[in-house]
Amino acid sequence: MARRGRRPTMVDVARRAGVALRTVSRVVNDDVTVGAELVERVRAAIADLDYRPDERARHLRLGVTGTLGAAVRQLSHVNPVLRAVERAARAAGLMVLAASTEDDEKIERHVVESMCRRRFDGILLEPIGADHGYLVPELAAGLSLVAVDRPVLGLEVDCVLSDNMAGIETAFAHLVAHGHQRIAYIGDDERIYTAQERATAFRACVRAHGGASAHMIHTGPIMPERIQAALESALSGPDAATAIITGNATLSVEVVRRFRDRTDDVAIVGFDDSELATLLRPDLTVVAQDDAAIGDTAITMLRTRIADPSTPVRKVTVPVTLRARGSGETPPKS
Amino acid sequence: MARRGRRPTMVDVARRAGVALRTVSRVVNDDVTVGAELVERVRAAIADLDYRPDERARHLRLGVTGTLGAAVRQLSHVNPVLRAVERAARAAGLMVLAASTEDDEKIERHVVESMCRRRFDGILLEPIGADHGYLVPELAAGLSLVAVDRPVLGLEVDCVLSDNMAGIETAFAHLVAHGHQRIAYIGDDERIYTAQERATAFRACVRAHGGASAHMIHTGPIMPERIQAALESALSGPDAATAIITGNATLSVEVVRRFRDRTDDVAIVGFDDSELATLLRPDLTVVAQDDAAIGDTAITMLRTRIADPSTPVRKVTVPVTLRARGSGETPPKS
DNA sequence: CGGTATCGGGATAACGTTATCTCAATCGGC
DNA sequence: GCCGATTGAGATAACGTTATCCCGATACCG
Repeated sequence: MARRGRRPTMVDVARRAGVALRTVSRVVNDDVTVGAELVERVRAAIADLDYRPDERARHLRLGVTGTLGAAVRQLSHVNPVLRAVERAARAAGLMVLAASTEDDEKIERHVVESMCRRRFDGILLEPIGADHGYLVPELAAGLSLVAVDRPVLGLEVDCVLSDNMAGIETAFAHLVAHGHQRIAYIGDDERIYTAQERATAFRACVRAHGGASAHMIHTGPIMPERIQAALESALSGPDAATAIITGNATLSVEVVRRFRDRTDDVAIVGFDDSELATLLRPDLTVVAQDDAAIGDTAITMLRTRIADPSTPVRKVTVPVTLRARGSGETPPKS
Repeated sequence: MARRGRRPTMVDVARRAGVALRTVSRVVNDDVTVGAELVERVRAAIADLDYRPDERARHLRLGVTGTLGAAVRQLSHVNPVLRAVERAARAAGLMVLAASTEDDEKIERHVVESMCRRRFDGILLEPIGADHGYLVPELAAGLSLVAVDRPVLGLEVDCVLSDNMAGIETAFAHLVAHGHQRIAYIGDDERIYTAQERATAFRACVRAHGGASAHMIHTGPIMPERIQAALESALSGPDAATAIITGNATLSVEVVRRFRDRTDDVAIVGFDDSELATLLRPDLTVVAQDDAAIGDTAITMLRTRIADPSTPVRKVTVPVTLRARGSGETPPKS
């Protein structure tokens, strides 16, 4: 059929069907102004040659690519939002192509710029780092971009975030309702936006609750020794914590790992749901993000912006849910 | 600078720099035959206008896109191979764009065909289902494709697989070496290639070992009730199993979940390593795939085929490693 | 000083589509 | 039976690049 090395083009199809190039285009695009007999001839030629339209040329001519880019922190990690994103995009007839930024500013920039040069219709970005200046000219040139999970600091860009503050407040209130007075927080590096927001919310809770203890809040990069030390600090002394809130799924794992062999009756509420939550004893109570809503919202916002770039910038906060499973309902031991 | 709505093109840059279109192209592509002064003028114009080359046009003209597609089962799941793939591709100056097939034959086909129409230089595919006939014309037209994790059944296509058989043999021998005589296997749906291969390997081990018990091997779609029943069957009666091999990471989770509250001293070896493995007590002994090697190999094979499509088809098997962590070293209880 | 390498850079033609314009043929109406 | 409207389909010009060709100017050599 097709000879190896070069794919057939519309010209080849037209020649074979004995029609004009333009007619092939019309058939391919289901233009109704082509006679039934010609349509048949062209279809046959397409099948004979295994013709496949070249989207590069289509997109160049059309101006749009029907493609959205997703620049996420790590493709190899679990990312439930991405599933919702792909679903919603497919329903809209758009293709999502994803790439990792590897939590590296250089790579993020490279990925986003590559997508821009490929003229993707829009980009979903989980922004990292502080300096997103490279985005300015792209946005000025008409790039449609929606930030997910974190905002693009310093730039007026659409974003969809989880309600981190409410999540921490909910967790805190839940523990208080179960009788806890001394609650500790183990969080991630506060240079990360979400970590910073959650830690801040926790501090506000402590203040509002009247309590205050320096050894009750520990944030910083995730390292086993640091977490070990933080737990030691929080759980020792006369005013030891009776409950712990962890700042994200990775920290939940690390903290739970430390508790594996202990029998302390410490209550735990984790931020972010995960597969691990129902593996533990008792099951882990978590504050869960609404992945589906985040993904759907992100795609909706992106499509809106693509359709009308003059749409006012929106910052949407998606509610979180507390899922009580046992670990957060343990009463204080003392 | 750039006026909103239309991105500047080479023509705009050329006009601004007062040079010919071709000269801008030369500067962009670092052609040495351009005088230093002109290079400067062109560079300035590019900066002024925030010019970004349109890769659609470049790719169309060049014939290649410098892009590899990765069609994986689920982007939202953990997929360590993908990280190695992205790394290796980046090192080679190629961009990897990934999309989910959602374990759905229809979607797989749609994704692969979309990548073909976009004229990606090559595709990495985790094939699902049985019928990959749609690939035949694409391959004939020169598509470079490498199957990962599973082969494309019925088609002569490059593939890189884990050594499933050796993995099961290693796990089995490990348990035998620790004194186990009655070993059970809980596996996934045998319509899945890897599940079928692992189950077959297990059956061979049982035969070679002289043992044989129908209630020792249970495969089928992953459903909690089925797994519960399988465990009941394997662990009851006078010839109850003293050790279990699980067929993949998901099954390890499900099985371990059942054991959470029991105190049976059953040894467990899981197929696939995961974050969960070191959360348990004792830590889970696993047969781990070499994700980095799989990813690197896949990219190397794909690049080789792209460079020379007449390269003979290769099927590479990557060794697996047993990671003894405790759960697989438990002696038989009786 | 004339002829020929050498070099820098411009005109023009692809790459494979789609959109605009044009035109021939058919049809209906008075 | 003639004219305007309608329909089907071809010629041609973009889209934004890169590659081929070519030409003018300088440099070098005999």
